[in-house]
Amino acid sequence: MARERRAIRRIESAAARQVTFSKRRRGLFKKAEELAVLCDADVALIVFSSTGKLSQFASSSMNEIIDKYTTHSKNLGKPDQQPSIDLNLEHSKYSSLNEQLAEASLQLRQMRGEELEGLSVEELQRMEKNLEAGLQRVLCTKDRQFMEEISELQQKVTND
Amino acid sequence: MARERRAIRRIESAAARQVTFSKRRRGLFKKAEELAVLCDADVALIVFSSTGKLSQFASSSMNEIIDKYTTHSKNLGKPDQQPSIDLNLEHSKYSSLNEQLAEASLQLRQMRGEELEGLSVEELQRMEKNLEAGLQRVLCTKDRQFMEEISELQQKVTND
DNA sequence: AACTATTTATAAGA
DNA sequence: TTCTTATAAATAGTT
Repeated sequence: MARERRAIRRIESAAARQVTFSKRRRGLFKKAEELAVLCDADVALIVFSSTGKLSQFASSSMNEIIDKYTTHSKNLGKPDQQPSIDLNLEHSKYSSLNEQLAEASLQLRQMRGEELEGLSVEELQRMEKNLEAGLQRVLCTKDRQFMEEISELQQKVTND
Repeated sequence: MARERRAIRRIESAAARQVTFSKRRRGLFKKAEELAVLCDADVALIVFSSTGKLSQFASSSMNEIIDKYTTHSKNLGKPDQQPSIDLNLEHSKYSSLNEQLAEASLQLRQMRGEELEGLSVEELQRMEKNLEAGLQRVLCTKDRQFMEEISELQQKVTND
């Protein structure tokens, strides 16, 4: 779009990447808002920079849109991805790892009691057993550790 | 941006609105993907058309980004949130993904009561609380689910 | 941050 | 929805 065409792949220079990020993020947010206003659409945009900084836009309330999204996806199983975009997304290289990570984090959230809606009674029972077993082991370890720390302290006192 | 400049306000004609929506949505998704790739950013975009149709784009996984977003926002309000695995895909390098996966699976194993040796009493106590909270939620969900299944069965019996 | 030559997006029309 | 094309807007490289 400018002096020269730029290939769409990761910009190696951190400085250049940061500059482009600023410029394009601005443009993207502007376009998101315009789409929402012009077409009466509900739009949510979340961007984490490579340094972890969050920027967001929501035409209504972010939480509302996320809620609506989650219910929607649940109903349709896997929501349809934007096909034209998925084609040349190079993250397919990482998709397997991404899936594993997503699976792991889902399991973690479920162990914390979140996102349990879809599970059957049997699965929930299994989780219950796992959690109880884990809890027992954590308790044992904690007690042992606690005793150790106590005895270390006592030794110190004795040595003084 | 074309034959004529168009004011950014809601397009009254439903037909024209739909046409503009198609065109601009396409452009927006393209830009979102480009930002993600060029700048190594983690981008999530959710769009509901005025007729309620969902389109989405996520540079990694939508659930992960939403998760990250919620934690991020929660951190501003609630200080003591579960140290939920940092699913930072911003440095989306293979090795970084591997590390995150390793971290996630370590947390999972620890919640199951394995590999607790290195943890302090404080960390163990935190885990204990998390496990108990998770267990409570699983129990509640299980009971609810169980009641539902029972009542479904009863209905079937009644209908026979 | 500002400038500007180019590329890209898109409004209107078909 | 897709294509065409004139024009507006975004932006890459430079200062």
